[in-house]
Amino acid sequence: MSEHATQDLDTRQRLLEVAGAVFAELGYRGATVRDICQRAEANVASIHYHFGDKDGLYRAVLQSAFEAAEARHPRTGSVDAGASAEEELQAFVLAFLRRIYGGGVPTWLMRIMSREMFEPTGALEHLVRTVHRPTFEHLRGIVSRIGGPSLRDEDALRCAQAVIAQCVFYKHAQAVMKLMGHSEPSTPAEIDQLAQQITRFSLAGIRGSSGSKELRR
Amino acid sequence: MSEHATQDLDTRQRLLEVAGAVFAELGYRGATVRDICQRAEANVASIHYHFGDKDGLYRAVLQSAFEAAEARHPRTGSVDAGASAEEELQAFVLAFLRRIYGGGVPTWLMRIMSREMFEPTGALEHLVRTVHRPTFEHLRGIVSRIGGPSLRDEDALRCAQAVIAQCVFYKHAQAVMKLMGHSEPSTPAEIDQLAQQITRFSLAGIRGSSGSKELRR
Amino acid sequence: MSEHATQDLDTRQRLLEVAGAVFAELGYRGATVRDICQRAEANVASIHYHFGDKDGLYRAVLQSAFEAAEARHPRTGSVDAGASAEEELQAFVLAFLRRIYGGGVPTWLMRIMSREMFEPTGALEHLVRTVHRPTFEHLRGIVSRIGGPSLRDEDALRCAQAVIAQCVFYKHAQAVMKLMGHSEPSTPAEIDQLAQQITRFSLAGIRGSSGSKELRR
Amino acid sequence: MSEHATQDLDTRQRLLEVAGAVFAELGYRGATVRDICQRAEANVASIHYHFGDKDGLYRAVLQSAFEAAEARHPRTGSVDAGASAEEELQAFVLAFLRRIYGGGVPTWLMRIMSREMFEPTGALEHLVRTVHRPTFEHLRGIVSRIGGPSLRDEDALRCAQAVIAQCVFYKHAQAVMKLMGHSEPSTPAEIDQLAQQITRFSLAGIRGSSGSKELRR
DNA sequence: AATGAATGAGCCTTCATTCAT
DNA sequence: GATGAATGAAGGCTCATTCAT
Repeated sequence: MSEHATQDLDTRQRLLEVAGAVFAELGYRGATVRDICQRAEANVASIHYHFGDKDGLYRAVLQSAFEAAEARHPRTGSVDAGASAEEELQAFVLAFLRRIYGGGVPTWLMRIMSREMFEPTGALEHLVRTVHRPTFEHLRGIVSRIGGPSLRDEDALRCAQAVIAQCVFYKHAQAVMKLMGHSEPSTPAEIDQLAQQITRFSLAGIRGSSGSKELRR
Repeated sequence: MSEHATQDLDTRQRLLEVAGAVFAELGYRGATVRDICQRAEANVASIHYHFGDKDGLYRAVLQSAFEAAEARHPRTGSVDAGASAEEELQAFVLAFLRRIYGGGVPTWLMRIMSREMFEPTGALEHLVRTVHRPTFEHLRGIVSRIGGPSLRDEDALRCAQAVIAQCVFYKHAQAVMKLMGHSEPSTPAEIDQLAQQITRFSLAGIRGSSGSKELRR
Repeated sequence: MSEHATQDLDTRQRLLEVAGAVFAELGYRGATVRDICQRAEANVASIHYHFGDKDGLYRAVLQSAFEAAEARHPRTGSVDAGASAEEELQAFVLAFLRRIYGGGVPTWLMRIMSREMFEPTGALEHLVRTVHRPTFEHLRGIVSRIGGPSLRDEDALRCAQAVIAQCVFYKHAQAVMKLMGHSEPSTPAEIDQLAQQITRFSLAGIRGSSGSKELRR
Repeated sequence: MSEHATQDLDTRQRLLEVAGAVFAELGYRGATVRDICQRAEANVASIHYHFGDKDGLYRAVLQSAFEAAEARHPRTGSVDAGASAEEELQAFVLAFLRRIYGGGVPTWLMRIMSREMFEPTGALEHLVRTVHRPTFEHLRGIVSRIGGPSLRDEDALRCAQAVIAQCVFYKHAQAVMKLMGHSEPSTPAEIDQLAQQITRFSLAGIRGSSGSKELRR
């Protein structure tokens, strides 16, 4: 790893980038090493040289992609030191939406992640540890502060999940939404508006989830 | 025509059931007709006899599965005639959760639907038209009634989406949740509890989404 | 074969006719029993009932077709009792050409015969015995009479073959001729003209083939 | 690039040769890639590697075979500069016969060409342009010179066709001839003799076709 | 470090044929 | 006498992978 020639790194890098796009477009199974190599103008055997096998390539694609995305984009919205919990939630939601709908993460990476979601190939575990869990714990803290002491931990957990659920919904249910005529937000204005709606809904939801439990069947 | 049923219909039916499980487990691409036929103890050619080709089998699986699920389970919760909108929401959420987490729809069908979500094969369109859209419109009506006249249509739409988002979240994000230690609800008690949490959160959220819009930038 | 019901003969007959067309169009290998049965609106198994197997059907098609063609068309031109050998040749060529180019034999039968020519399936043998050989012997007689005693038997044989060769050429070499821009004769006028050209050429050829053999290298 | 020839080119070449024989024996449809690969001691996939698919292999077989045959054998007989048209015809017929009956062109290539004749696969077109047409035009020139100015162009065309017809007859009608007891010429002596008979017959035929047209209806 | 050729397992599909009514 | 369902043997093709340079 120390002494590769210029061309080598180039090939490896090209392979990585092309493979990302192809995996996203066709899925792990649908993608063929031949196709990838051809588009990357590399030899068929080069994949096995650089990555061992198709699976190794896939893992490498995810790893490198996340490292890059990680480096470029803050995971959570940044707010002033003295901001209220409500303002923090607003900032969190906005930052989150911007990352997944606003191009903060390349489209093809989003697609691959969606696939990983229920066709985990092992790459997901690392992702959860380094990205998802910290993000989620951060949100849980915000929720707890909003809900106050009367919001039980269990309910705070659900509330945090509810916030995430709303944020990722348009990604997850993309195909259905499109068929129903509701396209996913893409312009900054749409994202801003959605962030406000989610924040407002969730703020009320969190407050409503704390306190007495008289709402029984 | 009366008594040859034992074998004649059996093969087709067995194929349908086995194929459902296999498609769910391996995906459309990953599933092989050989595997399906072997498990169903049928000949490889029988698939092409009964369904034309692999694609035809897939479509038939979805169609028949939905017809069966449809027949067995009401799409929306039923409530007394004079029920309040709040009670309707509660019933809707509970029925919805029961269908997707409580075995109302076979697990393998759920998996297939998840796959369809971002790897649409054309079968999704029919599904949306006959199942998803009516369900969603029903929910939207409930939300509007809860929010009252001061809830703009646009916000009602988002609120309804928020409810659905919370319900399906544990399905969509299944893999991540599992890795984070939060397993999806499965027992009736867990489902009931989740339904109450979602309902409570959403009720407050809907109410908070209507009225004056002072929370603006 | 004595007591078939109306429907039976109908099915059998329909099968025969449809099969003829299909075999001609697609060849023995290219034709499928399913296709034939479907076009004939008969069951897949009916072929095996009536003809044993695909091969049996093929043989039956040829047999019945030839019997029909045979019954309808004289094999050789008929001439007056006192006609000269030259007139007989003229009549022979004209009748021959009319049969193969003038629709005397159904087009599809001609195609099948062409195939049989170098992909013999066993049906050809019968054909040669009952059709080709008698025709050829008839022609040989005419040639011998034209050539007179100085035409050796061996040369008479070649001359007769030369006549046949000219007649069938446009059938055999059909594909090449079409590509070269020379289409096969089809109208009565074209056939008449061709008959005269062949007769004239052959008459001279036969006469030139008899007598002394001074033309050596 | 200099010395890996032993195996590299061998597989492709072996495939080409074996495929030629198999296509000739069984026809395009009848031949199977499995069979070809087995006989060539190559892998099934190698065909698709080298030729794309079965069709590509077929085209390659024809192309390479013709290039080889072309290189080895002159298309028309060569004669002395001052040779008469009659001598030219003699030379043409002899060369032609030698090519198709004397092994000038491999037997299997002849069979394939025969098949192409009425089961054209598109390869025929190229063949006609590069081989058949030039040969035919050459012959037509000879015929015209023999017939002199009184031989109309239209009749010259037919005469040339008559010559070709006689030459190819034993190929085209091979199956029938065999069944009638007349085997196709194979030894040099038989070919020589046939050439003389055809030349003699045709010479007389051509001369008889020119001049006054008293033999009309 | 990199390549073009070769491999073998496996995929979907098609076909003629037979079985049980 | 006739049918719809079932069978098993191929068939063409594709793929990830490895070999020999």
